[in-house]
Amino acid sequence: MGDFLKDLNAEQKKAAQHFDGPCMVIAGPGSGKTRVLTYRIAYLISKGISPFNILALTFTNKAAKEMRKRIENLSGENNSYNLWMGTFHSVFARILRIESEKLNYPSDFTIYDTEDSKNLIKNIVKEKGLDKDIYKTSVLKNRISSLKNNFITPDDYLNHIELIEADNIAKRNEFSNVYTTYAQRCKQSSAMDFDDLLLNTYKLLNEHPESLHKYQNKFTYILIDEYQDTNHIQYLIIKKLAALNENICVVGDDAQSIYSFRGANIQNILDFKTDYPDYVEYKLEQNYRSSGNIVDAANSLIKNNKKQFDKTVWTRNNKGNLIVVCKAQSDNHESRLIANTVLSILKSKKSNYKDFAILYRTNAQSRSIEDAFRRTGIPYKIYGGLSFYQRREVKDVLSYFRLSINQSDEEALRRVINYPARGIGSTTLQKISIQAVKKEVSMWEIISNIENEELNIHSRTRNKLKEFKQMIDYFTNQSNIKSAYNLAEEIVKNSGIYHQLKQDKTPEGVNRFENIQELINGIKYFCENNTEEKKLKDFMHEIALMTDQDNEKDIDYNKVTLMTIHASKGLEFPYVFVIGMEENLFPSMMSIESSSDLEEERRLFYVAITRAENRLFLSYAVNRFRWGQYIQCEPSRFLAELDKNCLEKQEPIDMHKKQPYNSVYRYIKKSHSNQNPSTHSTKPNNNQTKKLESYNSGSKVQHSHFGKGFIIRVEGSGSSKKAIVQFEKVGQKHLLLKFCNLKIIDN
DNA sequence: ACCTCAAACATTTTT
DNA sequence: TGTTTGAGGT
Repeated sequence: MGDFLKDLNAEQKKAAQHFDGPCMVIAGPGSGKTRVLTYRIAYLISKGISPFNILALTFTNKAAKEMRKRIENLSGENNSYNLWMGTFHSVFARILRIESEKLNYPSDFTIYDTEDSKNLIKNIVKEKGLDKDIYKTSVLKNRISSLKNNFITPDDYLNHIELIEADNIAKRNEFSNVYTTYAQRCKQSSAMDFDDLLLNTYKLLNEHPESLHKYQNKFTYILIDEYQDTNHIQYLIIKKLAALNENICVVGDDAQSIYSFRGANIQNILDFKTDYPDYVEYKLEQNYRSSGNIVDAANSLIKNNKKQFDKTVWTRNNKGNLIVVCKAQSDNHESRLIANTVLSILKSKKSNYKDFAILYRTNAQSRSIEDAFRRTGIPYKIYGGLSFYQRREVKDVLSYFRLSINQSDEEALRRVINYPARGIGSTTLQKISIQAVKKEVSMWEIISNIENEELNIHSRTRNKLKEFKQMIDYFTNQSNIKSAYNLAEEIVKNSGIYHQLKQDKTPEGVNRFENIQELINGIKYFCENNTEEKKLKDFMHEIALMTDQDNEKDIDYNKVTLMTIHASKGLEFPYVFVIGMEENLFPSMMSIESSSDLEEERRLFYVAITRAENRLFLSYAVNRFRWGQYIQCEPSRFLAELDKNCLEKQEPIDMHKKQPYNSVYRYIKKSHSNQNPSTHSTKPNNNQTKKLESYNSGSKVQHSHFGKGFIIRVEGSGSSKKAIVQFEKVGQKHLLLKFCNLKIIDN
């Protein structure tokens, strides 16, 4: 017991063995921060602390999942399941579902995503007859979000003169009205947006002492990863929860704070020191991840920031290769160079696609890389952008699910009431909406009582509304009886979506149809992989806060990773390319006026650099295609800030020099879009089918949940291929190979 | 109520 | 450039 700590260095060990009382771990990039957190939890468990009493808040659900697995291995016990571990949002959503009635919500409240919130704001602005150019949806959304993250409710807003003045100057005199209405409408829809999950948790702890005591006594040990990226409301929640035992451990790095636009506040680190004056501080400064040149370059960059804590990151690793800075003629040229570099490294060194990451400032930059990779046959996966659950057709189906579970969900209602078209148009919807506002009830209530409403709606339309209500009511009834899979299938068929999509033979339509099938298969997998029967609401709870990163598929294992720098936080790769190193792009145009914004961009670049283990490539283009035309670009100021001794300037070798690259690009792009109009990383490809072929009956396999077993037989083909597996501990299971993490141990 | 086409708009980062 | 929105026709 406890000797697993031998894997740690002296500093790490000290931090991991911290037992009681508050502590702060300041940890540079690659210093084994997550490792310390993991070992500390395992250590606590080994000292007899029950996993039930440990709360660990991580930045992504994926990080939580991996940590849980490692803790299980370390402590050798199978009780890590009882740890409360996940993102702030997912952990608090779980608490809120348990305590929902205290806050007057049903436990099956909907979680509105950004799109839902924006649609709601758009509707409110329209209803109130406000100028949509002044009351811009995205601006309002951000403003409301930042208010909530600072625990300023619509009522509190009226007490902040400076806020009101700021809105008056921006000619948004009605902002308070919009904010109030937004909050009311969310409540009326039994919905919480992302920020409400935090806000309402704080309200719960603040206004309900019995709940506060319950969770204070439950979570006797609290650990928080990436503390530098917590915001004010998260700080308030943590402070409340930790007040009784003060066994709070935060881990972070001020130099990697990159989420201030989301309300993250370095002040939280400073406040920690005053809130818990007897805290113990640990510093992890040795970098185990990156080569010497990379560490040196990162240090030389971050030196340019005025505001930062005293810390020296160093490494014993070899100097390694110099960092390559590469100039390209255009964004497409840049992408081709990167594709060629990836291929040449693969040829000369022992490496895999998964060892490469392409990092960029904005999501839009992925497109030209994608084109170059598709052309050269480099397999890749994209994180961020539109997640699977946000794709239009998927969200349409999910909206039926949502409405069936929570009939008040107005955004879901608006989405599906006339999809597929059933003769309930915008005029009717408008009338219902106005009536709902007038009577201060939900739109669903108006529809439920449509025959008694004095509305100028044609009787034929009234009947359509009645039919629609009957259908949803039926689904709602079934949702308590049927399993998630059975009901999901029934909803897709009965609602007419199945029929509608099947008729569409265009490539896009076929793709949409496949996505719905993938969704249904996912639900099936969800049902089959749980011991107790799962209802549709369980599935919806599970996916509400999931990102693409959280349910990475086995198929995507060996691919080059494309992601924004923000999304790359906490990850590492042997080969890293940071692209678009240009003024106005990185640093972003929006940030160059304010020094604090600029410092955040610099920290962002610091994060990007320190993702690299062996080699780092930085590139910029002289011309970039933006807003429909080529724009001349200057190299980023950050390049000049890097220590020259770490850099190697490389003149580009263009493999297509003899051809004008524009025309080559256009030609390729056209021919490609004809063949393959829309590729999503989850779409099956040859690579995957090959992989699925390798599952045979008799193979010994390992599953992440069920442990070891062997394949009894294999059924189906292509992407619906499944294996019937006899597991040692949990018996027989039917697993869809496309989805499950089934590793072959022995063939 | 629904479909079609042209004008307008867009690019910061995310749970 | 690609997507979304709204006006106008059916």
